[in-house]
Amino acid sequence: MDVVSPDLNSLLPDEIMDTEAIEDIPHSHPDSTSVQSEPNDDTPVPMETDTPMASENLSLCSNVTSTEPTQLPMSISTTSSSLLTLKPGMATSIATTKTTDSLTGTSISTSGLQKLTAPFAISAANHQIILNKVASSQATEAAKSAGTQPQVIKQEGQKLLVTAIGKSGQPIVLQLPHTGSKPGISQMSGDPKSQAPQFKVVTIGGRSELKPAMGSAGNQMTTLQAQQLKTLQIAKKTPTSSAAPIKFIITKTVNSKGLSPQTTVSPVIAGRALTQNSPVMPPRTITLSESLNTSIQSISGKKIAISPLKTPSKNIKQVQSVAVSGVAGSQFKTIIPLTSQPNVQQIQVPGSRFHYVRLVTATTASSAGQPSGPSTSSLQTAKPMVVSTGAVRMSVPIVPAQTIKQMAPKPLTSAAVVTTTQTQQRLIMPATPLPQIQPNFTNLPPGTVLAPAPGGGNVGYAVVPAQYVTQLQQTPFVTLASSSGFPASTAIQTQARLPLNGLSTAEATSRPRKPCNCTKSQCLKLYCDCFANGEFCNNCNCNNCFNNLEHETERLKAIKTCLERNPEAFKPKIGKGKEGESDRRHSKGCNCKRSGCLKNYCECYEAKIMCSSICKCVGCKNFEESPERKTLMHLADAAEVRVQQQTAAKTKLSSQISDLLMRTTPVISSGGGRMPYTFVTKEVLEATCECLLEQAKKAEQPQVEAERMILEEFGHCLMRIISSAGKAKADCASINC
DNA sequence: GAGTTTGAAACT
DNA sequence: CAGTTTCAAACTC
Repeated sequence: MDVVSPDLNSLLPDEIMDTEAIEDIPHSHPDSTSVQSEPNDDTPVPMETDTPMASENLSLCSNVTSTEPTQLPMSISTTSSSLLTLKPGMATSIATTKTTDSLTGTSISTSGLQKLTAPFAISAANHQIILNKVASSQATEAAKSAGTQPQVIKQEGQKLLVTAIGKSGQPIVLQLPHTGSKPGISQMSGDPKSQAPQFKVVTIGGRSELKPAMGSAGNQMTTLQAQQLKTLQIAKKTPTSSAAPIKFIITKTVNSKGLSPQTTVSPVIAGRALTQNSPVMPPRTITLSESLNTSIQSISGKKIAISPLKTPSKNIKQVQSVAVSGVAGSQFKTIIPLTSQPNVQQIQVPGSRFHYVRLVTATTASSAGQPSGPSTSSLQTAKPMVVSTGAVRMSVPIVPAQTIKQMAPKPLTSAAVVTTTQTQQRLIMPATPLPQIQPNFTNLPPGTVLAPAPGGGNVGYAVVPAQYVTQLQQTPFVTLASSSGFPASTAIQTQARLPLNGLSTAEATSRPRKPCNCTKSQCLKLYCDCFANGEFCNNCNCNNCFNNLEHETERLKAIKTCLERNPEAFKPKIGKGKEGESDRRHSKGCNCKRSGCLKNYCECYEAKIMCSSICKCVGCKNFEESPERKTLMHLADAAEVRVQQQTAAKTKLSSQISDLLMRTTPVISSGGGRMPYTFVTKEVLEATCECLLEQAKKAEQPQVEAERMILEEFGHCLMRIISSAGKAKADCASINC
């Protein structure tokens, strides 16, 4: 089965993908098939496999030059008949990518796909990526001997991460253009030539190979999400012949609102949509280009291992290349650029209570936190897709805060995440659940920083709940950027202007939750609704608030404390019943004593659910047969209906008046008529009121009926006024004639 | 808007 | 685990 790595997706900048700096492959390894092993702390890059979807011809054209200083874009063009440099025959059937976290030793296997028998190899020497290289045992062994895990993608210099998708026996080699840049050299340093790859989502392989196993229920992409995705598909048309050259087509579906509900969208892997098959949108050829300077990372040789299984405080190393994802995840996630927070990208996880964001830290300088000079401004302009060529990109599973027990927040300071001056931070959510990894990540609380980037590290990760994303969107000035030394410039700003999830900024910034008014808790206790819901306070009325990124350390500590006290402190209190919402009930039950559970003091009542057996309430009246409850509900329903009717009536009346004005406007323009309001004389007004009062007297009860009759009568009055106005105009016209 | 009531959360 | 205190939201006036 041919699978394109979601990492390839990482090369798709757009608003979703920032330029990622993949490790620069040392040129000392001429063997293109050898796995580049990091001499130090390598973390194997988890690979993701996906079932291919597109069936159209695709041609990947890569200009491979050795040390060409000029930019050598790697292009994938449908127009070109040139083939992507593929080396078939080297691999046997590979479908499932198995990755191993060097830190945790956890293996990640994608399901629903063929087993990946061999790790893909990335060769810096010739800039080739062998996706499903089976015969790469030698390289694998070499990598192991070097103390590294296979499938390691080094951070320096590499621009393309591709998961093996090759059909059985067909290795796929993506030949990367020679970067010519060296580690330690900042590609961000104002090199206008630096250019991030221009594609986002790449799928290689035939669509027919998509298996339901890949996407459980969670894999279904909503139309809205689909609209947000720009999918780049690499379709393998003829997978049958292993020896035959593989042709790829890369299609880019942009904002395909026309996607039909039947549109099959492959799960997003590692926060990226791998495939999106839209019958509506014709495939668009896009060119994948890679600048020579993109691969340079300021932190050479270091990698930040983003291992969900590891405690970030101790185990997270600085590893540039991390992309952990499983293909067969039941959830797919969409990375959505935040409109107002440049360095945070939203990742939507359908069905998840939380959204996820990734913090993008663009490397501005090669080494010592040099403030990005004007040179970085080049990134601001141009295409939002091109973010930062030198940015470190990592995929980190981010999960809703559950328990923080396994997290060691101590070393996680706000500075690690926020105040990194050297780089921009990205927080990436893997598209797939990663069963092997996610269980541990479920212990992460919202706001948890996964990678503190010790020693001025480049990358930090923060687990941020969805609400925070909203808050970030709302807040033009985000603490994340404010406290950080790095300029919130470059492509980040460009991203900030991008619409979120197909909605305008205003639409996306609607805040469902009320602002808190905490005064003593510093918003770091569960008293605070914001905190309890995993939100950062934003536009609240609280005093001495610590529930923000500026106090991330305190916040993390508070989260830890809460979770120690109650591991499920951040879980929804209202559990969903097995049989639907009717079975919703409070997880702990209420303890009301005086409210009868019929006021909003009661959490059950507030959630519009009835008390259950687990409640410890006294004098509970919030049960099915309770007459008090029925009365309350009836009153509440009646009030709601009334409000709705009133609203509708007002709308209708307003519409009528507007229509009236519109119709009478020609009279004004004609110059011979009277202004419309002049017809509403005192007499007319009094007559109208009398009519309305008469209707009110007639109606008596109920009030709703009275209102209706009054409004109808008012409408009649208006019609008579209009009629009279029209008649007067006609008379006037006849007189003039 | 100020004061009171209430119950969850936090504390002992 | 139970009792008490703290806290902020809900509620009343």
